[in-house]
Amino acid sequence: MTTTSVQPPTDRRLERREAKLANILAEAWTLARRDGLAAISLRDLADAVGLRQPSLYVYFESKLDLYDAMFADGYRQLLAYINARRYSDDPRRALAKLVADCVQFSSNDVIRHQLLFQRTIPGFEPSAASFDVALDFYAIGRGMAEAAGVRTQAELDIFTALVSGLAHQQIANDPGGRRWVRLADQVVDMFLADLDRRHKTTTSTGGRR
Amino acid sequence: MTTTSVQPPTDRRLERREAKLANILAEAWTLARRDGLAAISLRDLADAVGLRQPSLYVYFESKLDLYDAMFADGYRQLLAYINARRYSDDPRRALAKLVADCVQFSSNDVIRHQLLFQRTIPGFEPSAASFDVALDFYAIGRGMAEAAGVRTQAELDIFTALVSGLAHQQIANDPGGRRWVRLADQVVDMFLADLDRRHKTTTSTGGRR
DNA sequence: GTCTATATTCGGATAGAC
DNA sequence: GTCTATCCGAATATAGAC
Repeated sequence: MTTTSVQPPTDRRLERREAKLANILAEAWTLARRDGLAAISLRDLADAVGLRQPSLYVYFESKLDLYDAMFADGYRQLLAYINARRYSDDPRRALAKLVADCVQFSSNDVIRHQLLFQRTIPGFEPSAASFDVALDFYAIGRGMAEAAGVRTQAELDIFTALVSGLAHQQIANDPGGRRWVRLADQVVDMFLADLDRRHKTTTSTGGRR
Repeated sequence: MTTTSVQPPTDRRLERREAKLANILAEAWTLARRDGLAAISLRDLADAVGLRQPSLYVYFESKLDLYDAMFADGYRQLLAYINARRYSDDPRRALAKLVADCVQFSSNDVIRHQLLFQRTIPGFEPSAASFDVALDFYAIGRGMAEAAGVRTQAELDIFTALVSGLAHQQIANDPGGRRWVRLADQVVDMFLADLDRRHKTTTSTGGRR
C-alpha cells in the first residue's frame, strides 16, 4: 500500500488538467496560424508546451481529436466574443451589430475561421459534443434574425449567406482588415428593406414556414 | 550521331504531352474528391495514370506545382462553364443568371470550390500565370455587374460577398444540391433594388470611384 | 502523467540507367 | 520520358518503464 492513494477526480486535479489542456489548445492555435491548420505537427505542439510528443496522447487520443477540441474551443471563443457585447433594444440595429461582429471575429483569425466555417481538414468532422457548442451560436443568430423580422427558412438562408459572404470576402481579400466589416450595416439594411417589401406585398398570404 | 535527333517542340509531341497532362489533372481531381484536397499523394496519382511516382516529376516539379496546375484548370473549367451559357440582353437578368450559375458551379464540386475560392493548402499560392486565368473570370463578373448598374468599389464588394456567401452556404449545408442556387434570383433582385434606392437619393453626388 | 524507445507507414524528392 | 532504386525526413501512434 503506497501513500499516494487513488484520488477522486473531482479536485484540483481536474482543475490542473483543464488548465494544461487550455494551454495546449492555445499553443495549437499559434502553431496553426504559423504553419497552416492542416500542417500542425504533434511534435511541434509538444515542444511548444514543454512535453514529449507521446505525452500529448494523455490529452487527445488522436490528431483529429485535437482538431475537435479546437473546433469546440473556437466556437466558445465566438460565444464569449458575442456575449461580451451589448446589443441595441432595436432588433434591427442589434442584428446589424451582430453581423459586423461576426465578420470582425472571422477577420481577427483566418485560421480559426477556416476550422469553424470551412470543411478543410480531410477526415475531420466535429463530434456531437463539439457541434452542440456550434449550435448554441447558431441559435443566437437565428433568434436575433427572427426578432428583426425573419420568418421563413428561405429568408434565414439568405441571411446566413450574407453573413458568411461578408466574412469570406473579408478573409480572402483583406485578412485582418475591415473592408467588408464596414459594409455589414449597409448589407443588413438592404436585407431588412427587402424583407419589408416582401412582407408588405404578400401579407399573410405566402407565409410558408 | 544517332537517328533520333532532337525534335523541335512544336509538333504533335507537345500535343501528346498536353493530352497526358490533362489526363493527370483529371485523375488528380478524382483523387482529391476521394481523399480530400490536401491528402492527395503523388504515389496514388501515379498509380491512377499508369506511371511510376518519380515520372510525375516530368510534368510537375513539385506537389505545389500540381496544385497550381489544378488551380488554373479549375478556373478554365469555370470560364468554359460560363461561356457555354447564353445570357439575357437585359443586364439585370443576365447578372442574376450569372450568380445562379456560379453558385451551381461551386455546388457541383466542393473540392474544386475549395481550391479556387478558399486558401486551404498550407504553402500554396497560385503562380502569376495561373492567377491570370482567375482574373479573366473576375473581369467577366465585374463587367456584368457594372452593366447592371454597379458603380463603386463598395457596391462591387457587396456583390462579390453575395455570390461567395450563396456559394459557401450551398456547399457547407447542401453540397450537390440547389437550396441556395434557387435563392440567387431573389438575392440579386434585392441587391439591384438597393442600388436603385441609393442611386436615386444620391444622384451624381457621392459617386466616388 | 510523463518519459524513452520504437514501430510503422508514408510522404516528397533525387540519381542515374535505359 | 519512363524506369528502378533509394534517400531522407516526417508523421502519427504504441509499448512499457518510472
